[in-house]
Amino acid sequence: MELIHFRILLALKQRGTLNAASESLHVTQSALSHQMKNLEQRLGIILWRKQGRTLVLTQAGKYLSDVAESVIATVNSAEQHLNLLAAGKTGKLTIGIDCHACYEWFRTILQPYLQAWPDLAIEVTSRYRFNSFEAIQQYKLDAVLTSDPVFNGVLHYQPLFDFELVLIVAKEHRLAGFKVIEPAELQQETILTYPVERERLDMFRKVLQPAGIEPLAHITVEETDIMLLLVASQRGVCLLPEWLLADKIKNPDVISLRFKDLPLTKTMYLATRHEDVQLEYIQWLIEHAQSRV
Amino acid sequence: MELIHFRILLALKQRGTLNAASESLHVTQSALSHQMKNLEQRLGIILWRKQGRTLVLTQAGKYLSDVAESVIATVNSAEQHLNLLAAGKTGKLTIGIDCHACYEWFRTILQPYLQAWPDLAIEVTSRYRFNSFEAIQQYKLDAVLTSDPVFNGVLHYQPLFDFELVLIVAKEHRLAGFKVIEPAELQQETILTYPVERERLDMFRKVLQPAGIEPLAHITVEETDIMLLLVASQRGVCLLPEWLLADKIKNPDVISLRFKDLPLTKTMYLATRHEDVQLEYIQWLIEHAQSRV
DNA sequence: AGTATTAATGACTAAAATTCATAACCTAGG
DNA sequence: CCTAGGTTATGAATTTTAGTCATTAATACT
Repeated sequence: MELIHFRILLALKQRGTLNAASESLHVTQSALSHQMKNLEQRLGIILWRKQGRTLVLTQAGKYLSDVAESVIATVNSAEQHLNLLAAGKTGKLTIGIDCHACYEWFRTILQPYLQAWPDLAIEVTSRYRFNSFEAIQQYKLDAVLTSDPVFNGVLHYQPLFDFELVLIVAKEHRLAGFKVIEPAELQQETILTYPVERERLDMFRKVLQPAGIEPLAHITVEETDIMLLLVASQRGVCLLPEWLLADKIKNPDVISLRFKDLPLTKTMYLATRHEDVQLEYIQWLIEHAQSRV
Repeated sequence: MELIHFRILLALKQRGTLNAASESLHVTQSALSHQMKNLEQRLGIILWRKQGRTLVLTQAGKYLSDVAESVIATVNSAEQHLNLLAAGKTGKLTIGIDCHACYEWFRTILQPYLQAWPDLAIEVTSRYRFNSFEAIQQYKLDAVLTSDPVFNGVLHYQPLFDFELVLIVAKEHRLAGFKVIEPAELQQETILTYPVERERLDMFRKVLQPAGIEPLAHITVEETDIMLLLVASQRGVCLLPEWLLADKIKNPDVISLRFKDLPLTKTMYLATRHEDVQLEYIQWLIEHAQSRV
């Protein structure tokens, strides 16, 4: 059984005669007759009978017509959907979030994004955090928000915006008065970070380790809100993007500091497959990310 | 888009590699590759990508695979159903009832019939009562219970059983004592019949009109139970199959009479298309009808 | 009765799918 | 590091399939 048979049965149902059906399908009536005859022989069952000069569907024919209607509808809708996919009008965007801070930023843009692309199925996941590179190639992810790019040509990294990492301390903290500080000051501090290996934490990678400093203690915290709360109550200090603090004005009990001669400037990237860069809903993300910060 | 593409995507999903899929489909791997390439070009969208030595479905490919799964499942189940239909193991039997009495008889056999053929969709209708002949030819009906056959070779008429029409009167009726009666006696009676034209009523066609008699009154009644009730309370007399009375022993207040020299013997037929006579569920009906009466 | 319309059929042709042979590439294992 | 074995892609040749054309047969309609 092939789609052509379903198409014929459907056209016959809609148009009444095989002649009319052949017109719909842009072939001769003869072709339809041959095709169905062939199917009947293979199935060993009669689908219609010539009654006078019109066709009457048998029970089996009626049944198959009904199946045809649903199958062809499914196929047509799939074809339509593929056209939209090809045109980038719709799709599914599974976006991976590589770091906690990225997630914080993405939250600020998610609402307008959902509104702008009502037909786009958006899925956000941190599942592939440490192998998002492979996940994109295997189409398990479509995009990744990251500030630690791996430029090797396999993926497209689109810079979204630059930001600075700042040290967050409580207002009453002993360092709060300083304009700039030295990494060495952190030796007596408890460091708060997200629960990630040290090699992936800028606090260790770029601040403490280069200065050869081991802090007093290292405590991991899942949630940014809680981290800020702990900082405010003098339980430790942490390194966060400055814009994150701007958003969290509900926390007036902390301030930010910069390190002397240590520019902690990073760039947020959106990583995608090269083929997807031009998709409209990817471009939207890029443009709005750039204009927003 | 054709079923072959769905079949390929499904086989690929199930077997993992195109080589394995080609084995499932009993063609070469080359054929699958060509087919899908062709589809991709026509759709203008890529469905998979070669990653290392294995294939990775793109978003569109994943989507189409899912569609494939459901479409192929539908088609397979349709094919299976058609096989059962061809073998007469299942089907839909729309049975037309030509006369009220036929309906009464059919009710007695319906219950065991439903039990014997749990997968057969049985529909009973009186919609085509006066053109069941055409309805069968147009596959709107599959069988008709009738005691007024039209033997012209177009339909197959299977005799089920013979029965006699008897006059039903109240026990206290003035005719109740008679062994046999003359049609002329009915001149003073009210005649009860189903609401059908006189030409189709045996009471008029075979009893009254041949004797040239017009009864006192003619009242039509829809329901057999009510008709018997009216007879019992002396509101009239009626002509019914004798077996119908046997079933209605709840009505002990009526008795049956026969006409002198007027054998009102009829035969109940099951009319079908010639091609359907051998269907198992039709044969069941025939056999059980014959053994039952 | 004659004409127009319907579907079926058989021979022929055009188109499409499949195979074969091979290239290009990748992975795993000595 | 290179080879053996496995993957998909590709181009040309071949086979298969589908479609057309011309015609028949049956049947409505006028």
